[in-house]
Amino acid sequence: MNWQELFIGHVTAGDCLQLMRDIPDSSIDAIVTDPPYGINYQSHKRTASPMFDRLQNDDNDSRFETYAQFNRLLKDNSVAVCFCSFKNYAYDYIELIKYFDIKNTIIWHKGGGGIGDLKHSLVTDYEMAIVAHKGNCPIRGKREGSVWEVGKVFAGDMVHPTEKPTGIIMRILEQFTDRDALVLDPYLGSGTTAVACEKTGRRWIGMEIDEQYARIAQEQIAREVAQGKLFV
Amino acid sequence: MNWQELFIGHVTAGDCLQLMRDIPDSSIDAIVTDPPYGINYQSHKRTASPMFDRLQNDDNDSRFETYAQFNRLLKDNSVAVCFCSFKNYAYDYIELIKYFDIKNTIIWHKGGGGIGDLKHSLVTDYEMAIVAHKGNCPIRGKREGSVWEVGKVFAGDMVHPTEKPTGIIMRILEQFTDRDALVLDPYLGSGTTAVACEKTGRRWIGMEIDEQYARIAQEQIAREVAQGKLFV
DNA sequence: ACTACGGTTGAATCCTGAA
DNA sequence: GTTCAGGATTCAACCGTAG
Repeated sequence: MNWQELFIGHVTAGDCLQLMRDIPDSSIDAIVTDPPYGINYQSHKRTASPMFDRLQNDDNDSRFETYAQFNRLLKDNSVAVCFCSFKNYAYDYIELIKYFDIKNTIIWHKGGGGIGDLKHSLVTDYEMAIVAHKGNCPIRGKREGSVWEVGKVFAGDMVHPTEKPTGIIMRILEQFTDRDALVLDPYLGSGTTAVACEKTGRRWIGMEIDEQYARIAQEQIAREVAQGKLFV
Repeated sequence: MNWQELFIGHVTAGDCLQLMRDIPDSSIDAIVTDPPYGINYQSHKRTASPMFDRLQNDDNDSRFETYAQFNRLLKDNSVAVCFCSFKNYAYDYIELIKYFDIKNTIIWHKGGGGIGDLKHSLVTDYEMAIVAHKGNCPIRGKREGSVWEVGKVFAGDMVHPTEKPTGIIMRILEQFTDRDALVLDPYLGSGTTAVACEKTGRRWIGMEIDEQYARIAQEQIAREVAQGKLFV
């Protein structure tokens, strides 16, 4: 079985750093991912029984090792888009700039209230996404601004503690990839990147270290595919 | 003449790194500044006769040396707010985090078009402002988000190539300082910080290495003070 | 009060040629 | 080889005016 049959269109449970070894050089059209931020995040901290456990590999900076692989996997003139917070941005930027040309940082203005230090800090109601170019990846849509207003996923609908809305991933895919492009997300989580690929006609490879989330991702994708087929 | 008589309410022309030596420890309530980004920026490059010359000290990273002094000058429980671009942010953050607790990064969404790499990059229509705390500086206004929509200064009204709107500086002052606070801007430029202080009842110290801009700043402040008095 | 239209501009980047 | 300076590029958002 070759790597394409093995990976494309499947959620593979496992450590992405190991799995990526089985993908040859210059074979991926884009990487879109939301790695663990290395902050050992515990969602719903105030709640007696938090809805989600802590994330695997969120207590270290192992994402930097994978960034070093991104350059090898990507084709020329393509991008890696990596989400991060304003507290991580500096470290992710300095790691990515070793291998890539960073042409933009998208500000995802998600709005809504916010927790944190109520007396001494403003609400951090945005996240950032570094657009790291290998070569010169052209934008496909019209040239737009870098501050994107997209509402966050309603907490009651969340199946993953750091879930991104499908819409913002679709917008990234439509700006930086063509139809049928092969998109990798090594930190798939609940499968948003794969769902966004299905919705926009891209092929995808998903990796997720947590078997429980890998299963949830598969369910989410299956649901999307089923829904999609209803309308064919 | 003591340092207060020397500096407060005056624009001092000179190198801030030298001038700051004459200000004692823990005597400043806030620093709000927009340092040269180290990019040797030339505004209106397409124009036959650009309106502004290049900025002094914009061809190096001397701002980092001044950041090291900020901690000494600030009182406990106060902030330094430093503007930067998404390309500088990582380096400014890593410098400031040595001395400060960074609790927020404000996104100034300024809107407008944008030049640059039209085919491969989105429009960068925002700048960032790092809010670096010495201790715990309380917010004074209501707790708001971090993405601030403020229009930029109309090009025809600009007296400095990287001029910030007075409104955004006022908003920073009102969030992080009390009335009568003493505010330092070591890179005063055309005097926006001082004007914002006058408008909001803060005392100020302004330093500017370029004598021409120091003079322009004085004019801008004088105009504001005169206008203010008309309405008393 | 609104919309429509024309003119202006941008903390840029690419490319080329000179030094 | 490398660095630096100057010219060309290009479009969405904004302002000001007119209707």
